[in-house]
Parts: sequence; structure tokens; C-alpha cells
Amino acid sequence: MSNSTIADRIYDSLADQIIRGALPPGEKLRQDHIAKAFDTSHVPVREAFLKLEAHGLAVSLPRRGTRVSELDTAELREITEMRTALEVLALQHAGMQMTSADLHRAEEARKACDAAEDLPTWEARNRAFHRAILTPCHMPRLLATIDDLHIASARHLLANWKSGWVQREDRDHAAILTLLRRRDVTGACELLRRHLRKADRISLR
Amino acid sequence: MSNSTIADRIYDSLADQIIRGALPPGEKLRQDHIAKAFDTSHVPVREAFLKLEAHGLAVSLPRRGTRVSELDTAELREITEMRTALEVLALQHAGMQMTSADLHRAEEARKACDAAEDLPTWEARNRAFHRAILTPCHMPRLLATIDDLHIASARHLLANWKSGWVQREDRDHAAILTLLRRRDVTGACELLRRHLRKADRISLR
DNA sequence: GCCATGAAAATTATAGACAAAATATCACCC
DNA sequence: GGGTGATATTTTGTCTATAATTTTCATGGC
Repeated sequence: MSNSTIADRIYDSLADQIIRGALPPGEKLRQDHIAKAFDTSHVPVREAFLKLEAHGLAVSLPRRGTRVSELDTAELREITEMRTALEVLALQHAGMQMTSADLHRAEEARKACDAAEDLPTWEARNRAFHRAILTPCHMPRLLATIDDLHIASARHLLANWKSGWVQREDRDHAAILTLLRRRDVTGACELLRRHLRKADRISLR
Repeated sequence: MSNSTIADRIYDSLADQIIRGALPPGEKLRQDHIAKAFDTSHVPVREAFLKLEAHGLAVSLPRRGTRVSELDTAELREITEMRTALEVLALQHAGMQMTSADLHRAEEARKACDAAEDLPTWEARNRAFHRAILTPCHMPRLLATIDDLHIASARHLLANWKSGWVQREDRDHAAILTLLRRRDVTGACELLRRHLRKADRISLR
């Protein structure tokens, strides 16, 4: 049953709530309250907090508690630039090593993303698509860093989206896959770069 | 006195030992033993382990303990590519915003680095120089990620260095500063890129 | 009214005990 | 001698209690 630890389950739950915005930026996280909610002691809660901090979802000061990290536009710009630099790097490597099975999985992820019917679902599947085209780079540290940046992007997107969301086909995703199938890695990287710049602007408005 | 927590002090000490190689890759870290060494209970030790993991200095499996993370050449290549991508990004921003005070601090860091008389000292001051030229970018998340990559690089360097170390002036560092003083940010970035490629090769031999 | 002051309440950090799981030890068998 | 399984030991993860610190809030002086 529990092949993972209580602290991990608490982390998963809190991370999800922070990403969705159920726990808003700046919210104070109190050990005992959360411990009660999960029916545990506060020790695993502390460990979950440390993991939140490690992934950039919370900040803490010694003896003064931890709170959900803030979202400001300066940070979003920073995150987008880091994403661009690192996703392009990952795609340079992934593009060369990609198998047809990898391409097939990416195509499935692309279709699932286009089929999403609301913003939160689209967001998760968009993340999954990006991960699908980058995973074949086989650079675990790079992928882990990109994952954290994706999570941060997701928070900004879900928090700032104002206008209504409409289902639509993402032409960039399709074009990137077409280029990758042709082994035009340079072209795919260039398009990914433009795609991310666009995504940045979208999530600011 | 203690404006930080016991877990932090344990983390600092363990991180230092791992970077220096006193705790070798793969070494098992046992909570109780380390707790006894620091004369505390094992709870803060667990928290220190989580921080080590967050910075890539240790890996852990539930119920099976945590150990010092391994160093392989594939990881070094990955780290160097990430460093290159992110340090160049940071320097693009830092170069434009750099004040004369920033340039002065960087020059001091450069001189201190050149004056180092042994490899560990040089390594720490080299890191300080790189940080000095990048800090003015004012992108905290980017800088934190680069710090972790620097630490990983340092471990590889200190672990793999075979031949004797000789004090010498780093011409790249001086040239980067010259370009920055002239506000030739593009040139400085290009030189930094070559400098990091070089550093990679050095630490592999 | 507003700021300082201090007691009360809440919260964080650590210690020590314990149960559960993993690891090591060792007798036994083939 | 080398594998096997039962038992002992170690180690991890969690809980409860407590000390230390911060926060809250009421009181009194100006």
C-alpha cells in the first residue's frame, strides 16, 4: 500500500493545491493545522514543506514559518527565459535521439492536448506534450529543472488567465512534430523558441 | 546567536564535506550516526538530508536511506551544457545592468581567484568570480539554479583532478571583464561560452 | 488616537520513544 | 563450500511531549 512516505503524500497534495491556486500565493502554511487535516503529526508536514521549498512552491524563514511563494511578473519573465534556454537545449539533444516510439508518444500527447476541454486540463496536457518531446534527451537533471519551471509557469497561467478559454488546435505543436519527424532539429528548436515567447505573452494577458 | 536552525547547520557541514569529497559519492548517510556526531536528535538530520537532495548532493529512496549522489561523466556533460545555457542567459541580463560598483567587485573577485594558491581555494574563488559577474542580472531563481550547477561542477573538478595544480592568471576572466567594461555584452557572452567549454574539458582530464 | 509594553496564545523546532521495515548474522542443510 | 531461511540488529519514519520563539492582543501612558 504505502510504498511512499506520509511526507510525500502531503507534498503531492499541497503541491497540487498550490499549482491549482487553491492555496493562494502568500498563504501561510501552519504545521499543526495541516497535520490535523492529514491526521498525522507535524513532523512529516515539515518535511513536505521542505520539498515544496525545494521546488519553488513555498518559501520559509527559520522560526517564522513557511508560506506559498508569490507570483510576480518579474518572476514569470525569468521563468520563461529559463524555460526557453533549457527547453531548446533539451530539444537539441532529444531531437537527435528521438525514436519512432518517442514520436508516436509525442503525437498522442499533442492530440490529447488539443482535445482538452477546459483550461486546467489543457494546461496539464500541454505540460505533458512538452515533456514528451524533451524526455528523449535523457538528461535527468535538465528535465527535473524544466519540470519545476513548468510548474511555476502553470501557476502563473492558472492565476492570471482572465478571458474565457476556448478549445483550439495548437499549430505550433503540430509544426514542431512535423519538423522533428523530418529530423530538422534546428528548425524545431527555433519554432519552440518562438512558441515559448508567445506562451509568455499569452499568460500575461 | 542561532538565527538559523540545527538542520541548516548540519546541511552546511554535510554539503561542504560532500563538495570537498570528504564524503565520497555513494556513501551511505545514516541518521543516527550523524545525529550523534552533531549531538542532536535525528529529526533535524532528516531535514538536512532533504536539503542535500534538493541541491542534488544526495539521493534517497523511501525506507532505504539516503546516500551521497554519484558523479559520472554523462552528468558532468549535462551540467556543463546547463551551465553554459544559463550563465550566458544571466550574463546577457547582468551585462546590461552592471554598475561600476558591480564591475569593481567582479575585478576584486578576479584578482582573488588568480591569487589562489591551491586547487580548493581556486575552485571556491572561481565560483565567486562567476557569481560576481552574474549577480547583477537580478534573477534569483536563475542564480540559485546556477549555484547548484556550480556546486556540482566543483565536485567533479575536485574529484577528477589528477595532475598538479599551478597558480596562473586566467586570461578569459580578464578578457570577459574588459568586454563588460566596454559594454560589449554579446562579446562577453560569447567568450564566457568558450570559457565554459574549456573548463569542461579541463575537469575531465 | 497612537505607540509602547507585557502577558497570553499560537507556532515552530527539537528531543526522545517506538513501531515497521530493511539489513546483517548465523545456524542449518544440501 | 555455498546457498537458505530464521533470528537479531540496525535503520528509517512517525508520534508525543516539550522548549523556544514569534504573534496576538489587551492595557496603559502620552
